[in-house]
Amino acid sequence: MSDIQSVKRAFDILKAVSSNNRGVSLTEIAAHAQLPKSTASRMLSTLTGIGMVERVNEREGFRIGNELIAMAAHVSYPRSLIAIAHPFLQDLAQATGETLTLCVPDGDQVHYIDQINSLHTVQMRNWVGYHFPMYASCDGKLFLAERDDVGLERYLQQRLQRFTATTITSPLALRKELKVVRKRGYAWTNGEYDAELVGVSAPIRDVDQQVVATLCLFGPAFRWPTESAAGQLIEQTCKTAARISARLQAQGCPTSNIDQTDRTDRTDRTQAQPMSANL
Amino acid sequence: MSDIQSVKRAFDILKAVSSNNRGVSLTEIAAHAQLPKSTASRMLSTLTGIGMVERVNEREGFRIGNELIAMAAHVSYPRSLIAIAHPFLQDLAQATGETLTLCVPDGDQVHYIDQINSLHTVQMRNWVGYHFPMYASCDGKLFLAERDDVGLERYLQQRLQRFTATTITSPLALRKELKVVRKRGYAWTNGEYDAELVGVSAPIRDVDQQVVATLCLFGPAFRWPTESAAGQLIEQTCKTAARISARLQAQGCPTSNIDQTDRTDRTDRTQAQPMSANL
DNA sequence: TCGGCTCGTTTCATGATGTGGAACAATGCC
DNA sequence: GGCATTGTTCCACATCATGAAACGAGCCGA
Repeated sequence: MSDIQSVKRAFDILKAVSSNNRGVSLTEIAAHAQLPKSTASRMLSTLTGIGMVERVNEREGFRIGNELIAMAAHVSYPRSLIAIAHPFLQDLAQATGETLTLCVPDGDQVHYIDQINSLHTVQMRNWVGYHFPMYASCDGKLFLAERDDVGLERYLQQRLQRFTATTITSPLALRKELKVVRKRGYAWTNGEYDAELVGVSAPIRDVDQQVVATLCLFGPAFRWPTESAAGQLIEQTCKTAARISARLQAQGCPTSNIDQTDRTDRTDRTQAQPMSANL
Repeated sequence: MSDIQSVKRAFDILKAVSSNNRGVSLTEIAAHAQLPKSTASRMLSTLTGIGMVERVNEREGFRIGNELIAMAAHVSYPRSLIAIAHPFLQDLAQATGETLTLCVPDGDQVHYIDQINSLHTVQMRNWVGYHFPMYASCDGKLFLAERDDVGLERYLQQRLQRFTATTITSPLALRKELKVVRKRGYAWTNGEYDAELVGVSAPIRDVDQQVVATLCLFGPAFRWPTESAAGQLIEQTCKTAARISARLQAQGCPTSNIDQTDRTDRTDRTQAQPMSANL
């Protein structure tokens, strides 16, 4: 019930430190956490001692330490994706009042991994944890739209089962639809899986511009606008997906080779140096 | 100087929690952190309150929370790579007593991002932060060996400058050497950049099997064995690189679609479900 | 070279705050 | 049904965290 003050404060400090990974000064941290410098100093010294925080360079400030990174690195994908994306979903849910889902591809299916419900009386079911075929959802269409000809051909070997009147069941029509999706950069669904469901989804891309997840904003057909009248919702969804992408890319992923943090004085070290052993 | 007890303890708890992301019970955590259950419970309740820890499912244990993930996610690559790989470098340095470096590609150069010095009197210079041409180092040869024909041809447009007697300066010889590297799965250097330097490097691969970094074990020529006599060192280096790869892959990267943590009961949810709105 | 400035660390008296044994619920299991 | 185990809450006690103030160390401009 009653929380431990010093522990809470330690994480306030840690949050202040993580706000900038170039190094934050004690004074800034203390101000940010609203603590006296002496307390902040003691906290930082403790955190540094256990490797949760480290000094950038003698007198240059503090940043997140290796131990903390290592601890968080034990958490596997896609939990880390959810953790990063969730606050953005919340913002959009707040702004639109509609239901939102986060979705990753899983083989030839889509897999819902996060959801925020609308505040409306009529709510959408919980999708988290469930799998669905790609061709009948806006999320799935985004993933399919990224496939090359070979991959798509292989996918189209299967029979496209009909769920509702609007389900796309012909390979030709699906190819045409994917062309539209590619051109627009988002996907719309008009009750292709469930007649009552209308929504839009936008792609989330990693450093390599691969679509690693999709963000979907949707609601009941009886209340939702048509695609042509939903400009506002579509734009907001795309914008939020772009923000999440940016956030993911800022973190970087192993395929990225860009180093923006550790050495800023790269140029004058770029070429060969004399090989004298120092020390 | 004097550390804050409760803060230190909080991180002991956190470490115990992070040891397993499926959920750890209070009793286990308390035992692991060597604390009375009451104290551990209070700690966990505090940590849960601020989102650093979360309950998996009512009575199923605790795991790392979103706030912690988000905090660590602010740290950008390659710092996260260093944090993960460093303990492995330490182990190998301990076992061999030789110098170790961690290296990432940066355009057509290699970039050293971490190093552990040997315990010998004659030490190697510090490479961290410096860039070097790829064709003259074992690390670089590993990256080049992964390039396709087009990429390699483009690389070979440049003149290969001679540094020592053993530097490979002919494109033909380099192609041949890369073939050997591909075949063996590791790269050896015999003073191609500096005559005094001999070593071996092994590839670190991400989920997509891309070589994202290399691990290099090296030392002074006057003391090091020849390649044919260095089987032990080569094997240890390759093994350590493989361990780091596994660690990276366990964490996963955005291009991975595998979900091993959140839903174990995937099979029975795999196909479509009735669309009744629950709640 | 000096004095004033800012930045981080250390000291120390004070009592607020964290502590852990024990009692208490709440499940699960024989 | 009773015993074992799990997590939460209580509460008296003193340990431990606290923050104002003093201290030391650079830095800069005069």
